[in-house]
Amino acid sequence: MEIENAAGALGALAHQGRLEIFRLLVQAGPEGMAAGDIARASGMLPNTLSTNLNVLAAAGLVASRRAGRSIIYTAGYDRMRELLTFLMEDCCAGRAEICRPLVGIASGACVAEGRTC
Amino acid sequence: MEIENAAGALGALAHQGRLEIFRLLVQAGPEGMAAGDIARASGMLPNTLSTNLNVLAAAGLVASRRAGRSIIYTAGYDRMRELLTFLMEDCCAGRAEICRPLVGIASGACVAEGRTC
DNA sequence: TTGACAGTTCCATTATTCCAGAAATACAGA
DNA sequence: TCTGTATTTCTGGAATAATGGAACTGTCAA
Repeated sequence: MEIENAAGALGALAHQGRLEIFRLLVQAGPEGMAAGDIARASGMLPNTLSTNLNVLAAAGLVASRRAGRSIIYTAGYDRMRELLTFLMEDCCAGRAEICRPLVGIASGACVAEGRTC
Repeated sequence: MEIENAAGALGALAHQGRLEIFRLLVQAGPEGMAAGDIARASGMLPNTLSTNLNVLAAAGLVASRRAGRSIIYTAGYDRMRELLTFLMEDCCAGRAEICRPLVGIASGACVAEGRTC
């Protein structure tokens, strides 16, 4: 990932509303969430929500598909992984002591969910 | 970490120049880097650099100390770890399949550097 | 084909951020 | 104390982003 893309993706997430949307979608999993449900869950106006979803989509952080009258949004897991990889690469480039605890975080988070990564 | 703080930290990093500064500092390690050296390395004007360092400092992503005429900046490793934890917590909350590869990334990055995390 | 529903796009207003010039502050050495 | 170096603060203009109202498109069901 190039630095421009990383800055763009970070910018898309650097907004309380969009970060909330993204979290909802990540938690919703691959089956995703209809725009209307996101609007209800987040309390956003439909047009504001749509604009914010477009920003996230432009950064590759969400994808959409139509299902009847609804449009279903899903989190862009690959892009998220790329972004975290980019940040972690930085993180490890100089010293190991900041990287090591991150492995623990990742493992711990999954263990806490009753899963073994 | 609260969502406001996370959005703030992401916003601080969501700028090509600031992301570059942050990478430089992470790579510089705990001994840090003088503002003048950062300016030379990044090609920024001193006043622009100072403004950007202030933004990063306000987000807790860098810290500073004076050394003679110079001011030495260091990366805020703890804050970075908090931010990544916040993103990863989201990441694992719903499904494990996005979290699992991240562990590999973190381990792989360190292994690539000749370290074992 | 008409009506209702789900989302999006367009637009104008307001707020925020970015940038660089100029001046100010802090320190070290003579 | 005076001078030069290092860095920050102040400032205003330009660019960019956020917001919400209104109109538009696409889909379903009768």
